[in-house]
Amino acid sequence: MGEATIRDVARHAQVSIASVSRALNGLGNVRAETRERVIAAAAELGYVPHAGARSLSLARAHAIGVVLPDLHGEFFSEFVRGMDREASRRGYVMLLSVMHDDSEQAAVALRAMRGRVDGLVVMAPHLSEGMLRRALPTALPALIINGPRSIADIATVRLDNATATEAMVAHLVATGRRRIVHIAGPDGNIDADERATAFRASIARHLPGTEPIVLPGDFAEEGGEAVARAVAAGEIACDAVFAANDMMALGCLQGLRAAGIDVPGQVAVAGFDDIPLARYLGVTTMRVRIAELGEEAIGRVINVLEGEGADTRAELHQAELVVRATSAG
Amino acid sequence: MGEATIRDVARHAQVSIASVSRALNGLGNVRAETRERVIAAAAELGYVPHAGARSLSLARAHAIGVVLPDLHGEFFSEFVRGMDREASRRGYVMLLSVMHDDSEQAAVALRAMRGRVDGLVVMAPHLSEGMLRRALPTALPALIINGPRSIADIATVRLDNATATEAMVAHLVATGRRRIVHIAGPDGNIDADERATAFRASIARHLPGTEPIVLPGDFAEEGGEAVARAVAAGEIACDAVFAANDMMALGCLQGLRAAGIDVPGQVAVAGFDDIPLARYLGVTTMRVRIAELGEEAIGRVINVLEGEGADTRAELHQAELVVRATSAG
DNA sequence: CGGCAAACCGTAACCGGTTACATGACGCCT
DNA sequence: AGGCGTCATGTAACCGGTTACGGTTTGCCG
Repeated sequence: MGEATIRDVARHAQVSIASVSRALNGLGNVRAETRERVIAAAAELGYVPHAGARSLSLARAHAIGVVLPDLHGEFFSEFVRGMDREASRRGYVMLLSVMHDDSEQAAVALRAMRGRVDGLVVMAPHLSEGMLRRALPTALPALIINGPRSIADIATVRLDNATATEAMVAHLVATGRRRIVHIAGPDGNIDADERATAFRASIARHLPGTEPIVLPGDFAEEGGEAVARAVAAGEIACDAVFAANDMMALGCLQGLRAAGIDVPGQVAVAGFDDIPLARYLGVTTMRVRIAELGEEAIGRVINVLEGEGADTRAELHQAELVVRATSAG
Repeated sequence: MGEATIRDVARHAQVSIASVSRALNGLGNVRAETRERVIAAAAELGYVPHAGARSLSLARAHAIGVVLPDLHGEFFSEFVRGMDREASRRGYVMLLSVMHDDSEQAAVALRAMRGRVDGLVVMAPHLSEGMLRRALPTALPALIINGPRSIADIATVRLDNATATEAMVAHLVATGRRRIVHIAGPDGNIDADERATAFRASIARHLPGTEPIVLPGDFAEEGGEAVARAVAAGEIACDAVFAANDMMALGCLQGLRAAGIDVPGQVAVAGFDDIPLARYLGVTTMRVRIAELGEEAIGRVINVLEGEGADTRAELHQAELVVRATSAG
């Protein structure tokens, strides 16, 4: 019952399997008449080459393994979409594995990919460098997204959190805000840490003498709402809230408005990521072109696969300031 | 430079490749001492079996192919998460392909999976039955999510849109709403169509004599906002809006409140899906346990793979009414 | 100590492709 | 007509595993 194999096609077209392979792969040295007979036979049998066998003999799977952490909805889907787009455009297939922040799972997931993929894209905002090095198979080109910045010999793409944070603080200060609060992301998350650090530096630069206020958060709406409650209760005096991501900014915005606080009149709100809802609700934010980031990651891996040149660049992906209603005026 | 193969391990442990295979796979007939030597050698060389070769000789790839349409963020990520969870729990890996509603792409994506996967999960809210049958490889067990309801011989999971819609209309009527507007999803989308049809039927049942009002939408916020504008402008008289998904409900809610219309005082708003933001913003909706749906899909495919029994069940996934602030009182 | 069964292990075939090399057919030239 | 080059085609080895089968060792028994 199994699908037709190359041998079936050969028998059906009365030629050898070598000729079938040559004909179907467009190798020149096949008589036109033979090629047609082979193609006809293949069509009739509904023959589709067995990718597993193919990859074994070619030592090329035409597949890229992707390991992602538990990402937020919008971010996850956009990223995967971007990767898939680039992969399928270039004739590759995508093996996806989601790890649930347990670092052991990363190793298992990567192990399972040996012999199935030609390269790897790993997003690891919480994995240590040692973990990563141990888990990554040495023979496969890999690209790390938002990994530890200490890695210098592996291709990476990271967000330029410092520049982005600086841009946002500059914007808030330029529009008259003087007491800016930052809601940080979860501890240990690289983006969160970089944004918090950059926030302190930017405040020191733009508002010297001001003590930077950084509150804990967790990248979820609840974190933003908690801050909104504190502000409404008068526990925190501020005229702007800059959350480390949009979800928290949305939560905060919602909370502030529910408490009758005017945004942006009394307090400005800004986020990070530019998820569709931020656009829709008019939240000022730093736009990260997530799909593009995914495309680029996959593209670079395929490039080293096909161009042979090793890639150890550490690219910084720039975010873009998007000013909307929550920080206008 | 390539990774160590079974032959390297065999040489290193001074045994034959057959013994290495037996030792590492836990086949009984290996002397304890030999097994240890093999395991030590494998560990020392960092040997990981080549999954491609393994799947070729076993005729088992331990991989499931997944083809999804362009889904909304929350839905997409939850669904993939659920599938991945079940797959990795059972030792499978997931090959993901996103098709951008062009039906030709579905065929290409499925073709590319031949010889890489043991089974398929296809989500096809817009593919015709003929398309599907032509594109699906006959030799692989497949499960279709939200496909055409006419398919009877292939395993399917579909949302019970009729029951869910009925529950929502019943709730709105029970809380005193009499002029209920439905915002439909995109034409040709199976869920959208089923919900619209069920809406008309439910209105006829609960409010006989009332003409059901169904407005066009596209599953995006903008659609909901457009309806809100129409309501605000007095073009539509209603006391409840039931959108075919949460994104439109959110857009509508936002638009109504921006126009100064009291929700739920003057107009109730309800959606469908229960995305996290609906929960957060307090929108009444039908909860679809998306991750569970993904788990179940993958699980059923693996079941037929391991249990041999064909699966042609057409399962209906029940949604659950979640009453929140936008329809309270 | 010889014989026999059981346990262990190695050889080789196989999974489904690709491709180096050998073979055979053909045309062309001298 | 004989020799040679060219082109089409077939044969067989290989990719990295698994496993049927047969040979060798081991242990136990009489």
